[in-house]
Amino acid sequence: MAKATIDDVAHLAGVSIKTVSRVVNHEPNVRESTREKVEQAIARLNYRPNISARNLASHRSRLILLVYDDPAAYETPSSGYVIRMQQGTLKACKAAGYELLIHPCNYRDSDVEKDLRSLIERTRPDGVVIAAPLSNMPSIVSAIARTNTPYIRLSPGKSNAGEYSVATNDREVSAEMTRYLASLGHTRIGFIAGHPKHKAVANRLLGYKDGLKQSGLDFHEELVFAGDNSIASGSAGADELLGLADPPTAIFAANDDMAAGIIRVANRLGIDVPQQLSVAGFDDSSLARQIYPALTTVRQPLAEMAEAAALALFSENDEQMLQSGAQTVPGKLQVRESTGPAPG
Amino acid sequence: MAKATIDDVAHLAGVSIKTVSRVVNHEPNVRESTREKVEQAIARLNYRPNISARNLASHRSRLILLVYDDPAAYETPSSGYVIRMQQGTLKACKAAGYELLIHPCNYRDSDVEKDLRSLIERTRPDGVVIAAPLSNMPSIVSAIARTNTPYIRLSPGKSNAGEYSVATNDREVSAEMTRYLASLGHTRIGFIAGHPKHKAVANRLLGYKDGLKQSGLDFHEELVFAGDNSIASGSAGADELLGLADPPTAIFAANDDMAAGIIRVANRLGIDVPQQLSVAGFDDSSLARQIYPALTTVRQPLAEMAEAAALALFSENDEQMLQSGAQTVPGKLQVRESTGPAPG
DNA sequence: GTGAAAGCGCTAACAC
DNA sequence: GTGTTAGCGCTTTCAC
Repeated sequence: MAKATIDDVAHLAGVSIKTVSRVVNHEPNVRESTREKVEQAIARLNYRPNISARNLASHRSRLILLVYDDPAAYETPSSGYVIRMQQGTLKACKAAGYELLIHPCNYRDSDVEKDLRSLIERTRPDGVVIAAPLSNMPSIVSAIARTNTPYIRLSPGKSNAGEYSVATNDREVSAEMTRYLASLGHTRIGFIAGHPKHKAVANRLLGYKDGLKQSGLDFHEELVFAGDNSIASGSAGADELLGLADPPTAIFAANDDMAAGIIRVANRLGIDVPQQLSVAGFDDSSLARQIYPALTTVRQPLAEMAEAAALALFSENDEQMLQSGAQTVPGKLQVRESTGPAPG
Repeated sequence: MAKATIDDVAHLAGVSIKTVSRVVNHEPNVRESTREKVEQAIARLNYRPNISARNLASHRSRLILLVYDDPAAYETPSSGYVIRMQQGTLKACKAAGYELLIHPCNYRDSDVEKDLRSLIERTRPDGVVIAAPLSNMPSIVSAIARTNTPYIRLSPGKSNAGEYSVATNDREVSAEMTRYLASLGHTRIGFIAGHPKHKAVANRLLGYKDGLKQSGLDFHEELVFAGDNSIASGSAGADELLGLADPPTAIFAANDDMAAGIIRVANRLGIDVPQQLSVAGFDDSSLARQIYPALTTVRQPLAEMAEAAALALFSENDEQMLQSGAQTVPGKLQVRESTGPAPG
């Protein structure tokens, strides 16, 4: 049998199509008995509204677009990051009757902006969720803004007035991690900073400094290594920091991948973690629980952040919460096996 | 300015909308000069066809649905698996002008089938790509089949006649890995089998047996441990196998997660990998390069498989390749640090 | 080669 | 509360 249409339902229920439309869209002004008749007809015919027809008539696509930096494009292992964002966005979309379109893209490509613009013009999503680090890149954000599609930035690093964004408290929770390490007796705490384009990660360095100060510890330039979020840069940082005359007894990396790089080096050098060296990361990527020893890290509530972002997009469509501005979902310390009391 | 429609373009170019439609859809029977006029008008107006209108009129959605088991639902770390499938499917979709809808679902939920059916009825995708292990589950596959939407199964374990599927040569390449371990001098090679519901993984056990035979080695029941694809089961298997009176000097796990579990145990027990124990996995998940030592494994060409699947779906729409049946994309050995010559 | 007309299955605006 | 009408922006069919 061919798919039932709204007319079929209207006939069977003995009402007009407008009434069927009201029932389907949960609009008011329908008598309870009428509603029931219509619902029975819908069930009997297994009627499902045709999305294309609905979208055409209502000038909406009921599509949300999630754009993120493609982890597969250059062998970054942070696929858990993407999965968790997708999961959060999907949850909100599902609840609101939207579908999710995903779009991994490589910000190093010269034509990302054009690509993004073309995608949005073709698919006409009702909203766009922009993940970090794309959300930190002015040319990308403004390319999306120019399409006049509502958008929201995840972990934008620094939020602009009049723009909606969702972030975690990178700085505060990084300070907390640093204080935690200090509380274990560590006085020389190293830090491996993240990619400079990823602003939220830069906030973690500020938090590290805050934490040192709050613990009464001095900041030492030589204990900070400039990484780029990759495992390899974590290893390089560990090599440098551990080669110091007075090496740190704890190293805090601005993400889990770099922390994994530190642990690889420690394994290779025969340095026991956490006996001789404490290591902490940030993100609570799936990696954190997989490596040995399991990583002490910060759980970044990515799924929750993405969900909040999508929800904000929907309410923006409803013309409320228009100026809600920046929203924060706090991260939490996850203490595992890779940190312990300072040696000696 | 409001979005340009096909009428605007037709006016500007001085032709009928049907001609514009022909140009946009690359149909024949348009004079070259006319085509150029139309294309100029399209460019000037920055015209983009309205997808909803097009889909409504043509009875297609230009949507492909990718369904997979949700890695976030129960803390499985195999997000790289999902990302790579998404990537391959997206590539094929993009090339063909389709969009991709993703749908993670938990096969343990009692209402997956209903959920899936409802999703397909609502979104009306032109095709569905079903990932493993969902592709091995009769109730799920038949729920999708009943919607009369063309579908294709990835790594179905065993392919059905008249059904399209894409798999890798699990059995052959597992035999190859086993022969490789034997060639290093290992005579007692353990195997940690995967989840019984995941049939493709079961084929790896068969390959292991093949490889032993081809290397002139006897099969020993006690060297096989029944895992379930999780890291924990890999650890459990390692504990059991290494506790044997005559323990194996090499262990081949049916996936990378379980291999990681073996390495965790080895680390804990102070057993040097690969000096004292060789470990091999399967999948080449991102995990494989992250752990120390880096894992020798089999690169499963997931992105390529998913791409082939989506492409097959498109050609199926074009009513060709209808009975092409099962397709195979071969896996490749990735020798890294976790395997070496047998000790002694 | 090109065009006119008739929908596709809904929602929006307004009438009753 | 409920129904009528007029599109939304395309593709399809068929005529020329």
